[in-house]
Amino acid sequence: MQLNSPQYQAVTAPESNLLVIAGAGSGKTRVLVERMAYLMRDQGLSPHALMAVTFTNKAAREMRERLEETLGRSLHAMWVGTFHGLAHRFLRSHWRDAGLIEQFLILDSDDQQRMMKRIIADLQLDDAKFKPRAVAGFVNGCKDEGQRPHHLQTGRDYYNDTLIRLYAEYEARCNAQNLVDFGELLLRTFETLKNKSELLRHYKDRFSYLLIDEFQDTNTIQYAWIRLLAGTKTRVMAVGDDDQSIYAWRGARIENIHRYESDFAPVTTIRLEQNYRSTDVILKAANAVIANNTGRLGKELWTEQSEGTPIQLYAAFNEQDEARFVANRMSQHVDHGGLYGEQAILYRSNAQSRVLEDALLRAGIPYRIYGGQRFYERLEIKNALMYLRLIQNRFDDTAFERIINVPPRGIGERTVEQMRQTARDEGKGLWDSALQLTRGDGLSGRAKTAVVAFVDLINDLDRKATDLELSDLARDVIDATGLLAYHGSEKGERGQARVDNLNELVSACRAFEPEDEESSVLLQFLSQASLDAGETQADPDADAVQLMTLHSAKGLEFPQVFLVGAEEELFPHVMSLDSAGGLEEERRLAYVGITRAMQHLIVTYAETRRLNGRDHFGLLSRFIREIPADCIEEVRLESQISRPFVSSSFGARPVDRPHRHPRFQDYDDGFGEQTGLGIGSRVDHGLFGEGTVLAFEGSGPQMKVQVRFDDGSKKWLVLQYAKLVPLG
DNA sequence: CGTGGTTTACATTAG
DNA sequence: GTAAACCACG
Repeated sequence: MQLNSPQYQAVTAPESNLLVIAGAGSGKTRVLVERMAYLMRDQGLSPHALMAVTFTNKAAREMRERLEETLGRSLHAMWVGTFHGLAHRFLRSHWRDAGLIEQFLILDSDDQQRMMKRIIADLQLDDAKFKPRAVAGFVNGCKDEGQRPHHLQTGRDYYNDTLIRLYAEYEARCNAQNLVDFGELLLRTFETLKNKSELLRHYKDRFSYLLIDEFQDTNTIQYAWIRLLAGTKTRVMAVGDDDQSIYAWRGARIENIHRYESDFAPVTTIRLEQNYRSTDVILKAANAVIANNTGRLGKELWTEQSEGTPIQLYAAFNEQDEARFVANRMSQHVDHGGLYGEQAILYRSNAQSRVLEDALLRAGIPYRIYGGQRFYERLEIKNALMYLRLIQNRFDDTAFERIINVPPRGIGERTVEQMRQTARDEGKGLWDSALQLTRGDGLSGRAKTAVVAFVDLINDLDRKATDLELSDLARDVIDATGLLAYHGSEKGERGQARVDNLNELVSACRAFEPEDEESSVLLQFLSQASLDAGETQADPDADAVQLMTLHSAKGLEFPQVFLVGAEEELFPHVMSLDSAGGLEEERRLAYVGITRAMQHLIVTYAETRRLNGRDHFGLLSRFIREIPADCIEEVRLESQISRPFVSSSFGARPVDRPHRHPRFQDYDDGFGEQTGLGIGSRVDHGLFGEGTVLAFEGSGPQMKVQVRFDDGSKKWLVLQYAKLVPLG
């Protein structure tokens, strides 16, 4: 396919910094790849002189593959990756300049919170006032902004001062334990480049071109990084779309796009607004939704494609019904000659995947889940990894604490506390403290034996580690530590699942290909496990439907997309409702979701959904209500006419509804008015007492209503006879 | 003192 | 629904 005019302009632009405002589906990745190919092929730049940054591993992989395909050569040594991946690569090569120890490991957010919790306890602070999660968030926020504890202003109030104190203590412990968290990867890289002028010069000389994808998602420190590296000689191509900025919650600064135009002046700005992905209906819907946001750079996607089929909207009873509906439709697509792989289910939060998975399994549909409970974050895998970490780095107290008594080996809280005390008194790590305690007589006989056994276990494994294949070491670890037996004995299917996962870990070790010969394979594997979610577990070539969050769907496209859980409080998520900014970010997420679809978009929502163990009565998401009525078609299943009471979902909030859907309006004025009842209404029944309306069925005089009474019983009642009295 | 069973608090999005 | 916190027991 030929490049269109702005695409061609972007690919072949002469020496100047570029800003490409690229709408969804406008061929952005293609432009990036073609631009790189152009620079190498026509301008004679070496792959060595380019650096390309993306935000997800998936996107980085795809970019590298497409580039290799275009150029017909391997680009192994080229710097293509995520900010975090490249920072990690930098720190591995320059650990000395960065003030690190060669063996440093990466601390993920789970470990980070664990450590913070420990610190809060050690400093005898109230963990209700200083929630580990929130404090970790504070630290991450500071690092995103490039702030160390000493940059922060103290003396304002106790809370703030304590946060800073916690940050400082956290930093001290990370250093002592040779651990680097995600934010630290970026900040440390930035500081090292800034402070070591010869290093900076080296990289500035090396790179003559920087390409940054998803520029709207860069945070302060990433932006500073680019500025530093670019200097005056290096050219930069920034590609982004302000309407797809969905990472403000982790420090992304949408303003970076605006700042770029002045900081990197002169900048040539190119807009890609022609969409090659979606049908006209889908684009119309997306444009209408995003138009409700304020302060946009302004951009309207258009296409030459035909209108296409309307967006379908299905109102499900509950999440099971929703999942079944989706599974059915997916099967139908395949029955009609389509592929599983052409379809994706997108949801707001990972927790939604469970029910969907269930339905797909039942329907015999092959699927693949991205993200979510990441492979390397599963409890049993984490345990195994922690053993490997301790073998690699004896200073890793976080790993030590996690596995010291997993599986139970007779080292209880009391003994561990003794180790912590010794560690504090002597200013050393838990491992050294344990060693010291086994030599003295501070421990009881039983505890001492157990600690000695643990120390020997780790040392033995370490000794063997040097001449074992990684996978054999992993096998050894899960066997010798008793982890496999321990998790295997967990009751129910869970035990088997955990054993399977542990075996899967051994396979992952076997399949692992180290990048370089320099550092140990174990070290490389552990780093990769922290940076990569382990999404490669399933066979990527298999024809399977894909499940993922809206966030991880960015940059992807599918002929048929199911956008599920389109309910208020789920999407937009409750947590984002209290701020205008939060809501607009959710809307951009909706925009991202809608624009993933090429041919067919199917939106579903559930009238009842179990959320956090409670029944939740959802209203249709405002984002779907913002779609023009003529783009949407409601789906009704022939077999059941289940929802005469759309009023409960559509009509309850007439406010902020820019586009009122005529059909929805009908329902408002229909049955809802007559009975005054809707899903979730409280009612009183003469015999059964008070209850909550769960569902309706049928219409007219035959209409039945399902009520769950407060004694827990559920009953279907014919409305006409039941004499329900609405309450409240 | 350590272990196992039981209760209770807690829940986005991601590298 | 899960994992940490809690509590009674050996």
